[in-house]
Amino acid sequence: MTKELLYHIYSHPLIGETELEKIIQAHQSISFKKGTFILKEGEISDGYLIMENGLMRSFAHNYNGNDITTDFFSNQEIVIEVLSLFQRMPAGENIQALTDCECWEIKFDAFQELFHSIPGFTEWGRLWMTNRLFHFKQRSVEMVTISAKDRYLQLIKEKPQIVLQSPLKYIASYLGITDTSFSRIRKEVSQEN
Amino acid sequence: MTKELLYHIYSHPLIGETELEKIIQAHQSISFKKGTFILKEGEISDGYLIMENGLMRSFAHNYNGNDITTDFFSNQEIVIEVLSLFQRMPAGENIQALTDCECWEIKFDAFQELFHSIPGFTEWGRLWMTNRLFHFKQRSVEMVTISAKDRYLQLIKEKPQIVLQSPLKYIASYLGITDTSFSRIRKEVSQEN
DNA sequence: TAAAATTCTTGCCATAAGACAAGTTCAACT
DNA sequence: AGTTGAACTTGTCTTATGGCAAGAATTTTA
Repeated sequence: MTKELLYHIYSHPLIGETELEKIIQAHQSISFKKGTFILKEGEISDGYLIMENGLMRSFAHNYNGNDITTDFFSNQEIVIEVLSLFQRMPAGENIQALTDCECWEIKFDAFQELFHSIPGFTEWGRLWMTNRLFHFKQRSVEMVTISAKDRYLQLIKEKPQIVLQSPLKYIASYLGITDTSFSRIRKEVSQEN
Repeated sequence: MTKELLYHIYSHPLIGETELEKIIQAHQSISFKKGTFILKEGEISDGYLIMENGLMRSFAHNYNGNDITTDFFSNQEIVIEVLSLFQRMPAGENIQALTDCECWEIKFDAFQELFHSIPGFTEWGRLWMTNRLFHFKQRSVEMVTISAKDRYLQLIKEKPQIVLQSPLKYIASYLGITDTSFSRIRKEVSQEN
């Protein structure tokens, strides 16, 4: 496994070549077996991952103890629990590998040092945060303005890997519906084609 | 109007006294009449506000043109369209004053200079982003796991100013329901007390 | 202060999604 | 390979919320 993906992830107009090398060298290859927990509720996150290959999900528990998938992480995405990592507080969520995964890992201390010493990396970080913020803001609107069926169709279009690799019940809770309703929606969709 | 609020907003263990002064001096007092648009869809945001007194809302348009309130900004909160400000792109949302408002404004260029020259301010910014990210992530989950009525009760508890100062239809769309349903929920809630 | 416009409420009926329970299929583990 | 348990589907009924339209209340404007 080469570090090619990392060059892609961290490419940014304000990050020069030497700096980019420095950032990339702070990453180590690491892999996880299907089912492994990368982070458990209550632990303090100590770094983040970049997914080379595989699928993970994050999930929390709602007031009656049901587990709710809050996000999926697939190829080329950053696997992170922002609040726990940056505020050094116990995680409110779990992160779990849904398939065998190959990743690149960077530890908090190394990240922190680079973040504060490379201005372009600070910008890169803020850019990433900005995009995530937008994503979740949009999601919070769409969860009520779009029907569950349309959210499912949108997921199929935007992240087909998830629909192919994840157990359905996790997708259901990610879409904000029960697995029963999801099963009916899937039936309906399949009959339309 | 003194700058006391600003000392509170920007207080952070890694921001020293001199630096704090520098940050605060970059802010100017500004006020808006009820109804004013602070930002319109398509414009590029050029700074952000800190609300001393008043209420604003941000809103977008969904696929059939209805306006959807995505957020409220009340006292001591930061009024900002993150994506437009930091990515220098046309805003996807509008921001509008719902009451007369007194604010502090800081322009993008001044912010940017401080953000990159004061490490504690960089941390402060990341901290703020982290909190916002958490807020929207949580909101996206709650929009489907909690009933509209409970979301309303939660809003009353957490941000009573909004319920007191905003037209009901804006609250309805913020809660993700029609004004018709909201009216019924309000009736129900009032009859319980 | 009257008229107009907007906001809010209410009634009636439609629909999406949930709750619960019984099957069925699939995967994991001796 | 057979057993156990988990994941998924289906049926029936209930419930929360939406759509539309009419009316009441409030705010804005002339």
